[in-house]
Order: sequence, then C-alpha cells, then structure tokens
Amino acid sequence: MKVLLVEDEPHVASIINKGLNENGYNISVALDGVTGLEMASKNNFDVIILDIMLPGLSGMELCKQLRIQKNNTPILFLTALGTTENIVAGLNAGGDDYLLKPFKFIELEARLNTLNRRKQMHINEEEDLQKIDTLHINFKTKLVHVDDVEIALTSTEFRLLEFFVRNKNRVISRMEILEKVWGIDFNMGTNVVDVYVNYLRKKISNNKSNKLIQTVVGMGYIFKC
Amino acid sequence: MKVLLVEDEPHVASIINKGLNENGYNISVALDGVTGLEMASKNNFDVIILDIMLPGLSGMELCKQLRIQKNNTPILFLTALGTTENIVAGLNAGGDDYLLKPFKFIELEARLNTLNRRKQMHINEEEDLQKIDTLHINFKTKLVHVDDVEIALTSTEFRLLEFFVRNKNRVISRMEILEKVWGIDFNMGTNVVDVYVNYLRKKISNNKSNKLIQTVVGMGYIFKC
DNA sequence: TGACTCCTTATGAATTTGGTAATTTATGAA
DNA sequence: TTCATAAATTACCAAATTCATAAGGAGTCA
Repeated sequence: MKVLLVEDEPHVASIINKGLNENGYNISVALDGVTGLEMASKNNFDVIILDIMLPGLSGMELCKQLRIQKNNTPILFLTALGTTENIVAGLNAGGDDYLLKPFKFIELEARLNTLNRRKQMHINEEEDLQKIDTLHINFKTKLVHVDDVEIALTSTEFRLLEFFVRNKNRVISRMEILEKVWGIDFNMGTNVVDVYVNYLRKKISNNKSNKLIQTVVGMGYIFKC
Repeated sequence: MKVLLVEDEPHVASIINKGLNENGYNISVALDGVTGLEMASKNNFDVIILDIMLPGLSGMELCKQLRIQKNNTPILFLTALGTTENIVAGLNAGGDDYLLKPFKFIELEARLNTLNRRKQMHINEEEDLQKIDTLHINFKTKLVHVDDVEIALTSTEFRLLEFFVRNKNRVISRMEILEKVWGIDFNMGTNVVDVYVNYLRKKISNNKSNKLIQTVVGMGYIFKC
C-alpha cells in the first residue's frame, strides 16, 4: 500500500515511517504542507496521513485543496488536536478519518487498511489478465487461451469478448454492443452481433458445457461467470 | 440519508434516534443483532450504526455476516468498548469507523456524513439495485433474484415488474399499465395485463406469503412494500 | 490467387406473446 | 346468509417475434 505521510516533526515522521515500513507499507514523507500537496497531486497514493499543524500550508487546507482538485485519495488526520470542533472540521474538510496522538500503532494500521479496503473494492476491473474458469484472457498481449490452448480470434471477435468480460454478469442489448464494439449508432437492420456471438461461442467453448455467453430473449446477451 | 441503528439499550437508541431525526436523517432502529441483520439484508441503508454488545448476535458478528453477504454498506461501530484491541477487531471485521461512547452528537454526524460521502462517490451499482424484502431487482444488469435465486423473466415481464417497482405503493389502473408497458393506447378488450400480472406473481412469489402485487378491485393493481 | 476477415441474407428452430375461454374468486343486493 | 353477477385467475394455443446457424459475396492483403 502506497502511503503519503505529511508531518513536520522529523522525529515523529521517522517513527511512523519506520513502523509502517516494517509492516510492508510503502511510505513517502513530506515535511511541510506545500510539498505534501505537490506529492499528493503528482502521485497516486492509496492513503494520505496528514498532520494538521504544518508549516506553510495546514493539513486542513491541504485536504481542501486536494478535494477541489477532485483528488479523492482517502485522508487520515493524525494529530494532537482532539477537541470535537477540530475533529468535525477535519472530517468536513474532506477527511475520512481522524486519529488522535498519542495512538497505538496497531490501530493506525487497522484504520489505514480500512480506508484502503474501501478504495480497492472499486478497482479490480482494470486487470490485464482475466481468468474465467479455463478461459484466460490477457488484455495486454491480446492472447486468449482455453484449457491452456491458444485460441485465434479476429480483432472484432476479441473486442466483442473484451466487451463481454468487462461487462460480465449484466444483460447487454444488441444496440449497446453495436455501439460500443462496432461504433454503429443506428442501423438495427443488421444481425452482425448475433453472428459474431455465434463465432465467439464456438471458439471459446471447451469440452465442458460452455454457457458463458447466454442469450436473454428479447433483451440481449449476458456473459455469466 | 437512510441510517440503520442497531442498539439494544432502548434509552440510548431513543436518544440517538431523536437526535439524528431532528437533523434530517431517516433512522430505522433494531433492538437486537438478528433483527438488525435481517433489516440490513433486506433494505438499502446508506450507513449502519452498530453497537457491539448486543443480545443474540453481536455487532461484530453482524458486521462479518453482512460482508460475507457482499453487503458493503458502511458500518460505524458505536460502543463503550474502547481498548485498542476492540477497535482493531471491529475495523478488521469489516467496520469502517469506530466511535466511542460517550460521544458528541456533532462528531457522530460528521462521521456519518464522511462515510456516506465516500459511498456516494461510487454510486455504481447501489443506485440501480432495488431490494424489496427478498426480492432484489437490478435495473442495470436486468437480473432479478428471489431469496438469492435468480429468476428468469421475459422482457415483457421485466418491463412490467420495473413499472410496478418504480410506481410502488400507488394504485395503477390496467389502462395505465397497458399504455406504459405495452404502449397500447386504446384496445381495452384485452386482459393481457391480468395475464401478465399472474405470470409475475408466480415467478416472484417465494415460500412466504407473497402479497407484493395486490389487486384493488375495480381500480387496478398496487405494488405494496 | 488464396487465405482471411467482415458482413449480409436466408432458413428453420425456439421462444415469446396476446387473445380466448373456462374456471375460480369476490362483491353486493335481497 | 344465499345467489346473481362482476371481476380475476388460469390454461391453452396459434401467431408473431426473436434466435442460431449455414452459406456466400465483397473487400483486403501478401
């Protein structure tokens, strides 16, 4: 997990850095608010740990700036300012959690993981390699294997398969497939989609029952797995 | 914001309920874990506030169960158990935040808003998913489940169900259904609507009493939930 | 040319649809 | 309550729609 720590007190920064590092986190440290904002803007951190009292730009300001920039990286405020007003202000500024110093390391870790978990839940899509039973698709190399045997797909077939896989477990209308895979916006007088679905089914089916691409009569197709 | 509060102490539940209500939250209260789990499973809450010490099913267990069910509603633990071990355990069980009693109302509110804000950012599936008791309808994927079993609906049946759900708790005349679902503006000499309402009833009914689609004699039908 | 891709057309098969009519249930007056 | 009538439900079937598949033409490229 990539973590940005913005903390002006070198001693504290060092302790946190060391502690998290030992537990497999990848930490970057910024010693002031401006540097922190710059680093946060230019890189893709999983979580940002922010002290509030910082030279230059306060943690609160930094947080607001990031949110204005539509940067939604989860932010954990880690500070000694423990009044309710401070906490509420931090959360309302766009923070996601607020932990008071002094803190137990194990709690910091649990809260970081919690913030990251929520983020991870919505990624998963952009994998380069998709394995659906014995069907393996590598979007990067554009190679497709069934039962470890390479399958030759034409480019149209591959695009169709890719579209199905990226929209799996959802009924997709022929119209939508035509638009997204063929780039055709009208013309419903064609049955290319049906024909290519048929090609694909033949190519990606294996000895076992192949029911990956299912027809939903009157609605379209669904890639189910 | 729809909030589920699971708290066995009636006095505490009442205070929180009242306080949040006054601030425009829509609160449902469960007084024990089992009821809480049931309510959380059947409805779509924005946030769940969980006490940990509960009769029957502990808040921790409830949280784990929900996550197993792939229910990702943000969970805020609200409890007097303030040791670091408890906090870490709560977060690792799938909780998203942990607030200690006694707490300031304004902080609870800020934390609820923070959890909800993150959720709103990913309005992916949730918005398109309707849960009515054990009937789950996903308008995006066009999949319908009853008691977690997928139901196969024809496209006309699905359109009819969608129309009912989008107009739930309102009496709808056969004429209106014919117009909106079939696109027929005249021809009242048919009873297709009656026929399809019955197809639907059969398909979406479960072992329990199924009274979702009710007949209103002389007026039409009503989808009640 | 010949191998390959893409798309169209044509055909029969499978599924859905909407009407009819028989049966069951509900309503209201006596 | 009972009975006549209206309304709702169900079963059935033929027509219409929708699909799967095969065959073949046009275009491309080596």
